[in-house]
Amino acid sequence: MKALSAAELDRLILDATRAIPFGGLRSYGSLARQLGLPRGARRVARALAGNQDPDLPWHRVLRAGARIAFPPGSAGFAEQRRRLIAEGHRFVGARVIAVHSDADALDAALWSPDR
DNA sequence: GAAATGACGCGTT
DNA sequence: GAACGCGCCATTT
Repeated sequence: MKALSAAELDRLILDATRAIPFGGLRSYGSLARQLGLPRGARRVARALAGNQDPDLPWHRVLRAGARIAFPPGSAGFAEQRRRLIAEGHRFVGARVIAVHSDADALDAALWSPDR
């Protein structure tokens, strides 16, 4: 098994993020595990922080418990909340409530963020 | 090379 | 359920 360079890993993380469908939600930890990084949540966050793709749906990536990772009140927090609401989601404080009826998002609706 | 930092996660209190 | 603390990981100071 070839070891992945930091840049390659970043690319994989960004690709996995792009694969999240409209209305879908994933957590940093879940995303990390999918890529074989059991404790790589922070690594995923690092990759998103350095992304340059304006079309990257980074707002669909949440912290455990479906909470926004940015500090409440920060610009990032407001931006992410705005984008998620634009996709039909609802909020209770920093917590995101997935509200979708199509089968594609059923996954996200039932998805438990920390598992 | 040690200490601090951050878009994290989880058990405790 | 909120606040806190500690562990994890890579980067930066």
